[in-house]
Amino acid sequence: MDLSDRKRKILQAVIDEYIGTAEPVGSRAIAKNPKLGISSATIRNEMADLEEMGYLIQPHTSAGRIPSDEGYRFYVNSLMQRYQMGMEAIMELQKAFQMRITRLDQIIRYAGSIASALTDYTTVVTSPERKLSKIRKIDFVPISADKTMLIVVTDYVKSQVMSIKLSEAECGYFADAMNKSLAGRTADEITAETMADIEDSLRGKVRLPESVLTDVMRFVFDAVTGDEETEIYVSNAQSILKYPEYRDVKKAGEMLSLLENKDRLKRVVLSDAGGGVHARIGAENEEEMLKDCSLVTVDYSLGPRRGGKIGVIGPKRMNYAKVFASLDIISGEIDKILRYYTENE
Amino acid sequence: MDLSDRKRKILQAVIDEYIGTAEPVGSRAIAKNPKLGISSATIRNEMADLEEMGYLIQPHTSAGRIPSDEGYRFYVNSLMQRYQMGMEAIMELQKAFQMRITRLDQIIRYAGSIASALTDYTTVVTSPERKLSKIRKIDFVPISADKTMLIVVTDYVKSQVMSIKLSEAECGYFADAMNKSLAGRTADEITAETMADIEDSLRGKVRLPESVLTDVMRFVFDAVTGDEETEIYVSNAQSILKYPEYRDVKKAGEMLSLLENKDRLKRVVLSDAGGGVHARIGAENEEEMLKDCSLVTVDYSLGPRRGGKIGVIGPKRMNYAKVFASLDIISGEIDKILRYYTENE
DNA sequence: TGTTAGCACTCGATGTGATTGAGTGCTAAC
DNA sequence: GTTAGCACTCAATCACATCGAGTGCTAACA
Repeated sequence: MDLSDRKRKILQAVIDEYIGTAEPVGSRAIAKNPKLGISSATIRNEMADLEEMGYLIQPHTSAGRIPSDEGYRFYVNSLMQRYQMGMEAIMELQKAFQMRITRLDQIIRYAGSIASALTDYTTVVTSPERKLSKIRKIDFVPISADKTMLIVVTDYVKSQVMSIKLSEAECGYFADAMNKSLAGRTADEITAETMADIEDSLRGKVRLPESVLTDVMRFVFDAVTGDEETEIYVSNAQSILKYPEYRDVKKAGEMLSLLENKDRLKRVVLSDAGGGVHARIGAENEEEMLKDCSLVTVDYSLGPRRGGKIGVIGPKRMNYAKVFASLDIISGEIDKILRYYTENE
Repeated sequence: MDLSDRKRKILQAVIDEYIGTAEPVGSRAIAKNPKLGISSATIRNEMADLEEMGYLIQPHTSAGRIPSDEGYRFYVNSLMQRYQMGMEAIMELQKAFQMRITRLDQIIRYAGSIASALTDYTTVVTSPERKLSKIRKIDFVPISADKTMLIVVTDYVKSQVMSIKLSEAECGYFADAMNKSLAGRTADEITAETMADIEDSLRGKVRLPESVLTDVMRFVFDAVTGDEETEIYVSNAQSILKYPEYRDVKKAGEMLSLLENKDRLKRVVLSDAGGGVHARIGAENEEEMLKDCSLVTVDYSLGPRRGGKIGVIGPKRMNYAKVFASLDIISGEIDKILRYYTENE
């Protein structure tokens, strides 16, 4: 599995070139690189070796070579040069993140759009998983004679209009009762007993139809278990049309279809293990549609808790170095911002 | 401007045919239609007339004709057959809308996805304009030692975490003071006096840094003036790739770009006057990108108030009859559902 | 022994010219 | 006023030749 230094250099040169041009790379193109000082004939021999070893592929006999999935993998693991992001670019990025946006979903969407602007590939971001949040407060607000809005505050705010007849005073009682039993609790700590407690507190104060408390509790429970789906946002989907690998319109359409199907997309993106920046190259992706794409993901965290993911989807010949660097710095910036959300808990 | 009955029939036949095939329509194809009982030569003469009148266009001398924008316009205004939606389709649609979703944004997104499924064109929906809502309730929830969540309930719920040090008791006082002065008010009714009132109520109870009340008020004001942008959601964007008019990948990319640029898209969609279902054909659109598309929109209402729009974007040769019928029925269903949101106000 | 120049060969891409056929406008007959 | 017939147009298609980038292999070279 070990490659001679020269083979490594050649493989790297081939991939670098191919990333730029999307055209099969011939021996002459490599020979022009003065750093190698080697003739095209020699390179041909080496390339034949590299092909035999599985790192390169020849689309047809009289064409140059393109990297195989294994070639890219080797490149990403061992060959890739660290991408040096310009200092001004970094400054600008940091400045961009200093905007005063405070809504969580806006922050992560913004991060996604920055990632796509930086890399010019399609970007997906997922909202944080909402497990394990703690009920902070519950409230009822009368909307009309027979409608009441239920508000549950966890790390987020969830609300729903329900068909319950409650006066303002009753709303107050109801909310007090709920808060007394529920505030500060997590989903695990809500039991049948809790519910009985609430019923007790309400007795004589608020008269409710049978099912209402159940409905309310279900909503509260959903809110706190994060039953609500994690969202996923896509930026710069149209970029796939820019790359020659999607000149086949049918393929492009299927890809867009995947990007619009949030569930499928979530399955793809979230299936990835955590850790730092991480690439899935070509067939390493489960999803059929991504077999000739690469997906680079990174986790961001929400303070001490696990956050969501940022992912970049592009052709296999993407600029890995740049994407890795971009995601790294962006996730860092998000972490910084999101620390506020959970600080001092 | 008046067309003979025969010309009308021919124009209709040409457009109907072209909608189906996207290929220039020749005289022979029309002559085959037994309803006309007319030879291709006669049709050629009539078509030449229709071209002179501006309703048809000949891409090149030896090709058939395609409709001009004016042709489509005439078709939509006067020729188009009413599309009869099957009874089962209607039933199914109504059933689909009986799902128990209650979050406003989910409802309208769902409506958008139904419209796109029904028509197989790209659909955009905008959330209702948020003007004129009334403050129902304001609340403060302590998040950590120096962070507090501010919640404003109008027809929606808006929240923001702010850097304010407040104990639980102080939160209560603060909220009471705000509610006393603000609950039930609209943006117009918030004045400098209101603010002074609140400061009065707080005096001695809650000590706040200078700027905090201003920040809080700004957030409340934004919430109630609907300063927050109206959202716009896109479904089935990939459908544009299915139509031969977008076989040019570059064009398709630009179109997708438009669909991703929410601001530009909003400008396009919202610029349309209200009323029932309404089409903008080709050059009738301001937006350069839509000059060879049609945009069909309809308003939905939020009870007595103005709601948002649903729009279908497709090729000029779209199935207008079906799109009109679909949007009509969908906006009706949304109206029904959304009536709950404002009923009995 | 490793490297390189040279050469025959391969094969997709590109260009060219002929052919096809759908469709037209016009004319003359009905 | 309608229609059959005909000459004409022109994009699309196809076969065919050409081109050229790139290869593998061989033989000469350091």
